[in-house]
Amino acid sequence: MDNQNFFQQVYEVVRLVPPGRVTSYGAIAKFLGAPGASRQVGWAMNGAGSLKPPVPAHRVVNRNGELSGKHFFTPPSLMEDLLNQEGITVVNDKIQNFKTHYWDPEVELL
DNA sequence: GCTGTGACTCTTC
DNA sequence: TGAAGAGCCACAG
Repeated sequence: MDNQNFFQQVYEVVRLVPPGRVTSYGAIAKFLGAPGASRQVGWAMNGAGSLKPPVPAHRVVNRNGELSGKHFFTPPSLMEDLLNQEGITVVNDKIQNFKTHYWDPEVELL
């Protein structure tokens, strides 16, 4: 699975996230074999919007279900808007019932 | 080859 | 219980 770079793997996993579901940076990092590279996952999203296939970075949130990266969207409210369109309720930049919408790659993909 | 950076996570006070 | 600090890994310059 290390045929591609860590970033590319992150994009792959994020694209596999089904609509109406969200995952966390740590979950992706751990799934890729780097449980401590959670920050890298978020940083990888920096170029997510520049990729050929759009990466649903709005489906990636922190461990608390907060839209920590929403400020990086254009406009920042886009992340919250996209999640709402998928049926996810976001209040105060936080996902409601995050546990219910949580999508674990190790569980769903594995 | 080394240093800096980063949309996080965990442990401790 | 709540908040703060340090640690971690991987990419870019």
